[in-house]
Amino acid sequence: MYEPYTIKDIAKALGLSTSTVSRALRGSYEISQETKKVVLEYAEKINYRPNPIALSLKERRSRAIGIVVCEIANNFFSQIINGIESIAYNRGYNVIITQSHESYEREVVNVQHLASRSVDGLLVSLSSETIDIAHFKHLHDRGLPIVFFDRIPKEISTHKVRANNFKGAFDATEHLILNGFKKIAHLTTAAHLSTTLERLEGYQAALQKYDIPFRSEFVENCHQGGKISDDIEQAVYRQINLKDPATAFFTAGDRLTIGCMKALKKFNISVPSQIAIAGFTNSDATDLLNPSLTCVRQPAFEMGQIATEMLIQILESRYPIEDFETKTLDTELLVRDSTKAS
Amino acid sequence: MYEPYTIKDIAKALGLSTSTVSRALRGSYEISQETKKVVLEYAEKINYRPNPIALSLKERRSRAIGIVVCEIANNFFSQIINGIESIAYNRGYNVIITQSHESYEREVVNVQHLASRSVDGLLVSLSSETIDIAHFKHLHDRGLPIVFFDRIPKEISTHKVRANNFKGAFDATEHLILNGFKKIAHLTTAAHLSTTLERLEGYQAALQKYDIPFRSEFVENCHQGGKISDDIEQAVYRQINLKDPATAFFTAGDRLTIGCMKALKKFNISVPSQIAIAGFTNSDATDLLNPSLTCVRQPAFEMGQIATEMLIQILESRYPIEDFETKTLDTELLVRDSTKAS
DNA sequence: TTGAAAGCGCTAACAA
DNA sequence: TTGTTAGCGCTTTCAA
Repeated sequence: MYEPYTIKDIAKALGLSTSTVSRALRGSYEISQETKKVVLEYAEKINYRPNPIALSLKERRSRAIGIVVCEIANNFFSQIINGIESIAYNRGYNVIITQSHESYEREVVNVQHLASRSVDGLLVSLSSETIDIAHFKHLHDRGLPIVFFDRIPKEISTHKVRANNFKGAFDATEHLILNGFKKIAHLTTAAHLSTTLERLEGYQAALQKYDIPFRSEFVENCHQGGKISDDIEQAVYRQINLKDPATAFFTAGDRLTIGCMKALKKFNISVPSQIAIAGFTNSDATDLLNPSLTCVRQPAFEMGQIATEMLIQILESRYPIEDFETKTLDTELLVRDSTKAS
Repeated sequence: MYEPYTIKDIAKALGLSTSTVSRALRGSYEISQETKKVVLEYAEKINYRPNPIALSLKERRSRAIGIVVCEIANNFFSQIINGIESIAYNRGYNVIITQSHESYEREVVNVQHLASRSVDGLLVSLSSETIDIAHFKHLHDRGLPIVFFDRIPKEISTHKVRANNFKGAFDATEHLILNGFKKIAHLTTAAHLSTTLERLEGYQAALQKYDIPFRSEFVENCHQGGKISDDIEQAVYRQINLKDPATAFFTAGDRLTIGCMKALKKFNISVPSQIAIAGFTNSDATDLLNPSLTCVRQPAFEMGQIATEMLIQILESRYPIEDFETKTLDTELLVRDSTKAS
């Protein structure tokens, strides 16, 4: 059984009281230099570490931040987590990562678990199944700081960070249009997500700018965000079998974009000569794909950093924060071969 | 300030003692059905959750498992983490993920932090910089359960899981040889890692089987595991400028494989006509690459699951475990175009 | 069947 | 300058 050293062990070994040891370790003034030195040296010798659990109980905070994302095996989210970690680490916070796997129920369980003071605050991107956000609302109303990123809810007033989904979608769509693709299908995620909505609007705005009528049969919602590759395949299948099918796809998510390319390959549709593709993805190998992929890249790392800074600002603020802000970060359009005019 | 409900709140509200409430919540026998019912109903109503921190302090365990990996923005490791999570979640354990970013120093800090009883056990894959494993040894000797996976140390006797790196490397190399590539360079990670060693041996064994002399100038060690793309580029550059250069590369890691393809593309070397590639990677888009990539795939998800089961077995065993086991999981060779005979 | 009290590791107010 | 004690939330003896 693993038994770490406690302050008591030090006290006993040196014939001091626990409070004296505690003071020495915390560098208090009201203690003799000598005692301090002895304690510190002994603590160093046995490699003493304070028990963070006891500390948390005492301080009523854990210096831990909970993360709720749909999944980490996804470039976008793992880059975000790296951003979160880079800040949290420097500010002395631990990070607990949980995945909802796009399940509402799992999200609720994770959040409940993270709350109950095992974390000081939450960084959240909603699952694609989540419509009711009461589980966040309750905690937030009772004072648990939450910062939302990427898939953000309207109903809770707090700090939020997102990419400029509207502009990202607009740019990609416009790029397709300018390359001669007028019939553009839009593969996207669950309709109620903020990202889905904003990207749809960007897509529609670009169509409108070039007087291209919006066709609702061109919009495919893969509810699991493309986690289930069957969903994507079926969506692609429906699209290529329309009477007047699209000549280009604009895909609105990491998994969707790659999944869509896989499906097209499976159906023996050549890209871009038969169907062009541009899509949101943070994959680091888009230039190695066949064809290389035109994509909208989100500043994921930075998004994680900003969300974390915002959360820590709330956590360490002495006064309740009233003025909340929603930051919007620019995306980048990387033009490659998958959207080449034929 | 976020203040969760405590057992005290319930006791006060119902005019009971905290111990009675505690007993009711824990379903103890020595309590009247009526009191139990009242307490449970009230707890339900206010959505009471026990404070896990206090519980940990009391029970001297946290039901949390610490993970130490080099990075999560890597398909192999994020799949492993998914496997870990899938088991941990069902067994009621939380998971705390930390990244060493291939830095020894960072690994030490993370491990120190995770220890001190904030976790019950550790799941570890070593950083590429780690040679001295005293930080694990100390904790392990004092009784902290640790299970190593992937990059495992020899010096600590505990459960371990790894892929069959020898056979994976052997298969890939043999496949190259059988396709007519006799001059095979080997791009790999830091020389002291177990994975590096085992893969090197597999590579050498395949060469030997076909009477191909081993040439040491064909082995390139990228010490950061290819985290720094310059390292890979330089390695590739050295290789293609050898007097008698290789006609194929066998790459021994997720980042190395993709990085190597990028470097070859940058240097305008066509794959596989000028240089063939086969490598270890768990990327999910290898069939979409240009050319599609012949790769050795590790059962990452399963590796995470097994490591977690092993750890929980230690955690929940009533007796100290003496018989430790090292499980070796088979890899899979996926043959694609990047190794096509010309 | 219930309550009071001790204790998990640590800090801080109070005493000496 | 140091020691004693109470308390953070919870469980668990021991008493009642």
